[in-house]
Amino acid sequence: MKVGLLQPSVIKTDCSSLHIRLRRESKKLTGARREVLRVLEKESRPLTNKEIFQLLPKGRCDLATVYRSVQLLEDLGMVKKFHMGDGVARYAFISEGCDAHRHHLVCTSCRAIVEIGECIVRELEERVVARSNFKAVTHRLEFFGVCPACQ
Amino acid sequence: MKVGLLQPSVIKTDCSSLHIRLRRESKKLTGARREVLRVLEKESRPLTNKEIFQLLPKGRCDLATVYRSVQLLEDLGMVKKFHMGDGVARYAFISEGCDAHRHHLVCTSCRAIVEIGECIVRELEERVVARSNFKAVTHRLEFFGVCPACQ
DNA sequence: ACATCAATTGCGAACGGTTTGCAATTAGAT
DNA sequence: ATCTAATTGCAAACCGTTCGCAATTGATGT
Repeated sequence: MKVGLLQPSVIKTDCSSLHIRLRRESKKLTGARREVLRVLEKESRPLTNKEIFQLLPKGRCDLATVYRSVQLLEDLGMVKKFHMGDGVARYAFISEGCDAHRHHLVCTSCRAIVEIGECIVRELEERVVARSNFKAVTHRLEFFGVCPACQ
Repeated sequence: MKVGLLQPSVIKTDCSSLHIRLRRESKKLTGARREVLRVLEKESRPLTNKEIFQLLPKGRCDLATVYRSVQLLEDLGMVKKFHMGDGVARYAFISEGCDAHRHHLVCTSCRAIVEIGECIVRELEERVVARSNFKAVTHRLEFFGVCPACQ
């Protein structure tokens, strides 16, 4: 009593990589996962689940499935999650071999996002580790401002 | 048909300052606002609305009122809001004249929070401003790890 | 190709944090 | 003490996210 809403994609994205990683954990390469990855790959800025949902071809696969797919892609390390302070999670594709550790400059007005190349926080991070006795320390750094177009 | 749940506080916190700022916008100094501020003043770590709610004397004033009070205190610049990546807003008191700009180290296991003294990101921030043409640039930096107790 | 079975999806309901509408209440000015 | 606008309590609405379950589908072995 269910209708398949997703057609197999003709465009071959990074599916080989995705497929391999999925198989490694005995998970399946489904239409939903392929399409979600494609959408994220195409957009440079981090997207919310709802945005991904709306950008999916043919309107939709279920929103819940988008949540699940994105979560999985994050676990696989192919997508990175961002919290930009408005309480909504956003996800961005991580290109192959590219360092996942990135920081962004977000326009508080239009939500435009600029990527910031370098990360100089590692040095501070080491100091933090040394002083705190915490393990597995990471950090999250985002910049906010008003972009030229919005000023 | 309503019961006053908050008694006037005997302890005088920063109420004078609060009172002045409130009057400036023709707002009232109420028991709820005083008590919420007191709770935040007493705790060093950022608290969620629910935590504030539970720490209030005599059990409670309405949770919705905590939300509204905290929001107001933030607008007045007496309290700062934090997003630590778990989708729950936290608030911390900003002591008079003290720099509101703080970073934290959060235990991903028990959510314990340690404040980090210095901020070396300003230098990077300046570089970001210079290169991006953004205005009013700020940043948010939080560290995550596993605290000694949780290891 | 086809059967088989575990993994996945759709759907709707549940959930947790946050906001809101409204009548009752209260702080602060007169 | 009176009056009025601001505030509160309460319950319902909201919104992003998660979950349970029956129906469906991808991968594997034949």
